[in-house]
Amino acid sequence: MQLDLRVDRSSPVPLYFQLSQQLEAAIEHGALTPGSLLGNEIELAARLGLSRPTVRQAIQSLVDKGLLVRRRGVGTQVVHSQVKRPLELSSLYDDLEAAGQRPATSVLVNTVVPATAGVAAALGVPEGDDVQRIERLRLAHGEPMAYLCNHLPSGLLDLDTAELEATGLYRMMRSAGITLHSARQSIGARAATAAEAERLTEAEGAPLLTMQRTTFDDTGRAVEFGDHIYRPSRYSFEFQLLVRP
Amino acid sequence: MQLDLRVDRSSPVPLYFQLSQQLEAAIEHGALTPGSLLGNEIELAARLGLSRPTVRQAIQSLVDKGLLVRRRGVGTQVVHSQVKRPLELSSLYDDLEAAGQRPATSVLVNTVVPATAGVAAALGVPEGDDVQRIERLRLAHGEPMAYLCNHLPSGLLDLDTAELEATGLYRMMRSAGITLHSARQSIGARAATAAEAERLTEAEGAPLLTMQRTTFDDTGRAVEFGDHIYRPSRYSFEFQLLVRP
DNA sequence: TCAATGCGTATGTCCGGACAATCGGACTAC
DNA sequence: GTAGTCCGATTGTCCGGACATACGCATTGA
Repeated sequence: MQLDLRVDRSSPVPLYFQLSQQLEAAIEHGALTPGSLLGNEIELAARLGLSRPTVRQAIQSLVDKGLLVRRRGVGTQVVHSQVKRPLELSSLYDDLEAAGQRPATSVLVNTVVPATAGVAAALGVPEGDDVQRIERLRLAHGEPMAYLCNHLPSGLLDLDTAELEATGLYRMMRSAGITLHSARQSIGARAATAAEAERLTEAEGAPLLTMQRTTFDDTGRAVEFGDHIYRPSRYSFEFQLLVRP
Repeated sequence: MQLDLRVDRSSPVPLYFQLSQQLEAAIEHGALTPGSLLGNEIELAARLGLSRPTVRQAIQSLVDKGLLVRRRGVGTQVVHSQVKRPLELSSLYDDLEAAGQRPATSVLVNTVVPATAGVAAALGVPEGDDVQRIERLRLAHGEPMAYLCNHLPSGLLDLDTAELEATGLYRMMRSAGITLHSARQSIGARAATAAEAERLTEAEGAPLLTMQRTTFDDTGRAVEFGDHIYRPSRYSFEFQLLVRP
């Protein structure tokens, strides 16, 4: 059966985007089965009344997402694998919500402090400058799951404690008009100190998963530096990697 | 000063690729300073004797890498940040070699075994089928750094022990004509068992960093399943994330 | 039988042009 | 003085076509 693809030329949504979304949806719910050929671009373009570059742009975006594979002389195939989503710059809050965990946050500290050497270096501000410091405890099912310590340049964002508990930090930054661009991340492990153990209801010396992250906006400014620890029995980092061809 | 950009039309290397490489090199060694405008596409195309789509394709590839930011009505800017490389599907061996660590590998086990339930599920083969099992110890500076246990579908690759010690598994797969496409990865932490502790010269109960990974080729076949443990004092996962715009 | 050749097909690269959407600043009107 | 408007600049989208290149398969030849 032929796939029912249509584009709406009166819509402000770009044509290539309309097409790529429809193709992605078709792959998602199985109308396009893994391994099947997509049919050649020329014919597809003719069928939709689009030009070939537009169709190629749509297909290319799905190739970049890892959903399709092109082979010269052969055609474009749906990749069959458990590929769900590539690694994205997401927040713990979003991750949990996507997993249907209904996360709860309790803000322990929300204040302005002078930047220590480490924080200053990460954020690219002079040592001793005012920075916003927040400490949060993330709970899932009433159990502590992670302890999050973040620093932000002062004045970047109005960090209302109540809002911080109701939503995530990243969501607040985005809705404040900050366009996140990239992040440098480091994941490790170490033994819990006595203080950390108590906060997370673990034993002293228990293994902890650690993550440090510096996030940049599209002007290259550091907008956030986070130092997080997770209970490995409750959380692990799951993600998908794509090979850069 | 104007940037010295040139393309060689007699070269088999695509023009857009030549251009993007030159731009990337210019950014790398500072000829294009962060925050500077790149000059508009039309003029750049005219200067190089290229069409605008070609120039756009070159620029787009650098935007995808996170090196440039385009702003409608403004121009294309070099992003100024510590962005070096986005997350790639790389092997521990490559990582270490890039860091100048001269890694050493000792192959502990290289044999064929029937697949356990877990391995079978990860590789998508029937339980009990023959699979290749390799266990390796990775050393840096003479110290054990990681214990790597991998399973591969039987017959996929000729795994010579000597070659395995001289190079990495991924490199062997690539040179065998397998085109890696994506991988699903999970990073966690836990306490060392007595056996693990001994292999890595740690104490029993010491925190360990763990990673499981299933790698797929471009046909969607699982080609490798790895279960690795790292000494957190010697290794952590460092990477860069880009926001999907 | 098996290897080399040729051919059809599909994607890869490239061109030149057109118009739309958005940003930032200058100008104008109140 | 301030807010709104216009305008130039620049990227975003889209078109239609042309030729190159690689893969798979059938045909041909030794």
